[in-house]
Amino acid sequence: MHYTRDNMAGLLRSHDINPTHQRIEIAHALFSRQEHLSADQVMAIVNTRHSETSKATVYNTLKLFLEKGLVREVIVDPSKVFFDPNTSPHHHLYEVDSGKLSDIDAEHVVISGLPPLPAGMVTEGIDLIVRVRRTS
Amino acid sequence: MHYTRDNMAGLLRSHDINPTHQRIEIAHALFSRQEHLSADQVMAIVNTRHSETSKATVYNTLKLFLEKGLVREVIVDPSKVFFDPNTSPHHHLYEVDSGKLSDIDAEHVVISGLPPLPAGMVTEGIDLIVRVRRTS
DNA sequence: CCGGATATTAGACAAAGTCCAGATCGGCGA
DNA sequence: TCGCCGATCTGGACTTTGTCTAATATCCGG
Repeated sequence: MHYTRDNMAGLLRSHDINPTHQRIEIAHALFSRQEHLSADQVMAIVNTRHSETSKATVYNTLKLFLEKGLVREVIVDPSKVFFDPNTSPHHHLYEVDSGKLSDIDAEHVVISGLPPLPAGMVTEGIDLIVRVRRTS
Repeated sequence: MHYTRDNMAGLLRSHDINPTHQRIEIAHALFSRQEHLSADQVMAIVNTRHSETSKATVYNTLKLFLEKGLVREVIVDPSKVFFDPNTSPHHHLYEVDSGKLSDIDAEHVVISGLPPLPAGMVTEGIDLIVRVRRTS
């Protein structure tokens, strides 16, 4: 599957999102790279040639994608949020010094022994983050 | 064990931290409550009566406590970091709507099947966060 | 009591993110 | 094609969390 801009339009529509220019560009930035990007990085990518998309739109759009389940939010660094185009269940490996963030497939990872949830609560998600550092 | 200010001085010393007024107050705020507090909350608590401790000192001190292993940092909310006086191995339950954060004892939780780390890397910590929401 | 090292401070600054009022776009009916 | 209207986008002011710095205060050994 190639992440062309045309395919992005379809992807957006299938998630009930009106495919505008800016939204297609932002989706394309995320999906063609298949990487974890911060809002800042998205903005930089989208505006490489000439300024095309405002900060407000980048933030609005990422929030919209989040609500519509198109991307996932990864909170590992207190200073910025990363957006993850991979929404299938998986965990994360975070290299503390370099800030590099990569996926850990959830397929073989088993988490057991969690206590029952408090009454009236549903799990929204389980985030597992392995923080690693280069041996110095 | 009571978390009196006098005991705080001992605790700080045992962690190789010079026990000053401000540090004792900040440690007392965290340990007497046994709760997850943000820097803002710590500052509010410490300065309830009359302004006693500056913002810079609160941040410096929390960072110092962190380095010395007296507290732990919990990153669950993109907008602020929480500090956790409980340094024994445990996980977290985060109520998304209320922002309430509580501990999950790690004793019975087993995480298995994690892939091997990349060469030259050591694990600094594994954070497991269960995000829950009230059934609406 | 002195001097140097250690802590604290106010306030300027930086970065991420939010908010708003006005401008613009784009699809649709006439 | 034209004009309208809701949806979208925008610049820029603003907020919040956190950092930095240079000056001051405190502590301690001699």
